[in-house]
Amino acid sequence: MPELPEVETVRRGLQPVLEGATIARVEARRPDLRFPFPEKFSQRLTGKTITALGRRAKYLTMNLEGGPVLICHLGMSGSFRIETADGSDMPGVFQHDRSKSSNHDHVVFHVVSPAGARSRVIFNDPRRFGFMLFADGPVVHPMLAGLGVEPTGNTLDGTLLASLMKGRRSPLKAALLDQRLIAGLGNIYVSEALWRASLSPLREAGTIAKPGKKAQAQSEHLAQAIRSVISDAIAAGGSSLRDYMQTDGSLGYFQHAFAVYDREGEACSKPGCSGHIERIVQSGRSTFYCRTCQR
DNA sequence: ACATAGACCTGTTGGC
DNA sequence: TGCCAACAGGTCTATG
Repeated sequence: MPELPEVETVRRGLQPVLEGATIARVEARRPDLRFPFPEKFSQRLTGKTITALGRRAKYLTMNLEGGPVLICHLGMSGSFRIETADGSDMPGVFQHDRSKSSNHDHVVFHVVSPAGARSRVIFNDPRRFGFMLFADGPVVHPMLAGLGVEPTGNTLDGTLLASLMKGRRSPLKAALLDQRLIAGLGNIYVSEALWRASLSPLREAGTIAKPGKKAQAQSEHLAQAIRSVISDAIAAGGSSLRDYMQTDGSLGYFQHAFAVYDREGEACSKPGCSGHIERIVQSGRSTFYCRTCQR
């Protein structure tokens, strides 16, 4: 489920429960997810206080007092949910129907707030493409070392985007999915951003970085489209397609704002455009776009 | 450098 | 209704 907006939504949901809390116990209910759990996984977490819950691209980072940083990736189907230890209601905390998914609860963090309130933070991941790793001290974990610029804030402007795309022969879509260039975009938001910028996913990436005003306007438009689609999606609590996503069990609602993703055959909603949305496959993954207005 | 395909997993969906 | 193929928000690896 998670691209950057979904991971950020998860982070915001977990933050009030985790930041400042102490980990009383951790259960890893199987030896691995995508990778084996690190050596002494639960021992290294037990007794630690969580000083900060952060995010880099699609990775969650949990800073532990005097200890390592826990890095979590949600893969395709990972999610977190919060439960109170005694199962009773807690204001704002949704009790999930566990009948369907509890067999994929792979990690349980038992935490205690500074005020003494006990909660469980449960990681569920049917497909097990997610993973958890430690990064020690100030050393950036190799997994995060090569990541590109965040598409949040105002860092990614037309000039920077053009420099990233310059000379690239690959399709624009592939370049935008490359986490070494821009970190956090995934299959949904790339399609959405390209539609907003009226640019074809098939176009050679380097063409928006050619000399001249036309390419300059295109790279500016695309940078703006990427920033706006990401910030709109975060504001909507992300997109919920097949799973619950937010930690309290509620759904994100950005999927209702999709212009192209999973809208094959529908009329293009761009004012004045008479085209329709097509689905094509690029490097094995679906791309949705309107060939009439995206050039 | 880059493109593509396959791999990792399970669950859901759509067509017959 | 039932079965099976196709597909799903990611990313690492191998191969050309």
